[in-house]
Amino acid sequence: MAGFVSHFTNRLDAKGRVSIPAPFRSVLVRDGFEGLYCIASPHCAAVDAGGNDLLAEINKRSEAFAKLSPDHDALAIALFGASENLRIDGDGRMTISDTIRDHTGITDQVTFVGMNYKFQIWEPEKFREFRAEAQRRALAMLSEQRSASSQGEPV
Amino acid sequence: MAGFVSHFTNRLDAKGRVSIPAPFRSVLVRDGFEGLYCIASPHCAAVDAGGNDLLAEINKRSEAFAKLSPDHDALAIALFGASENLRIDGDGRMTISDTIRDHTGITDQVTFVGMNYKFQIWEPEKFREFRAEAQRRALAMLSEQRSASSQGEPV
DNA sequence: TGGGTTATTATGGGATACCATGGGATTTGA
DNA sequence: TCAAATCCCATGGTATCCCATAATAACCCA
Repeated sequence: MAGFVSHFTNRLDAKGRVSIPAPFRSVLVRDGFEGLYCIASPHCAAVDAGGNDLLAEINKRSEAFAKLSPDHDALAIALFGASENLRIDGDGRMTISDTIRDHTGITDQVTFVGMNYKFQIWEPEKFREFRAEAQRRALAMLSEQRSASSQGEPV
Repeated sequence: MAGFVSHFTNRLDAKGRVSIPAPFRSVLVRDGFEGLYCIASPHCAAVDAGGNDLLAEINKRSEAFAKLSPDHDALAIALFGASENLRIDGDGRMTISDTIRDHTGITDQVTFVGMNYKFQIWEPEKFREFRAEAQRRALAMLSEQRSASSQGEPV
């Protein structure tokens, strides 16, 4: 199934609302999740967002440990305590909560980045930096692969 | 289905009451439990709270030991002796008992932390400290999971 | 192909409902 | 009988609903 692809930047209004890109909305409708499941990424200044697919992924992670154990508690606090179940209004908008603001540095604009089974929410400038860095790393990895394969097996 | 998610901090009033976050209340309604089941966490300065889902987990724990055995009795006392069945008033508030005060150090504010099948009740400052530690542990646990699984998915 | 028409989308703002909180009044229980 | 718990109502702030509008994209028919 086609998931979240491409990226969009929309403006926040005076009430802290922002339109979720229409293509993303139709994916969410197909997914069937009521609202929008959001979780602060532990790796970067972005928020992961999605529906049942994302939630299933998170549940899978936490189910690896027995409930009521210290390990499970720690993981549950890091995962579910950092999550939010946002609502989408009749016009396809979400409200950026203070939690998301703090974690992303969003002020007046939001960049939505499709990542197939989920999408990410970024402060536009931070996303540009992150993408530049990611591309730099990807290039380095590729050239490393190429030099390794030149003296050995094909990739 | 999404359970208790996100975290909220509310004020205690002069009578020792505090509003249970509305999203948590609607989860409790779905769960069908009358009131709020509370039990002091053995791992940390927090109180576990929830409905039938939490109660089921605790029962599962104690049933792992044969009934009438000394182990079972000890566990039953530890689990059920330390628990309370609080009631929720018409406005969705609970009263913080002295037992909970002693165990958590709560004075004038309460942080509610969603953990899917249950939520925890914390003194706000203690929660911040614990969460920082929990995030470190969770990151380590998650990266271990990912390297263990044959093909890691992108996060 | 092209020009006009209709849908869709992002954004703005007013009105309303909900929620956290405070406090008085009433009941319960020791 | 007194204190504590419970019920009930009031209120300010916030989030949600609903409708309007401009810009863009899709469509249709000649």
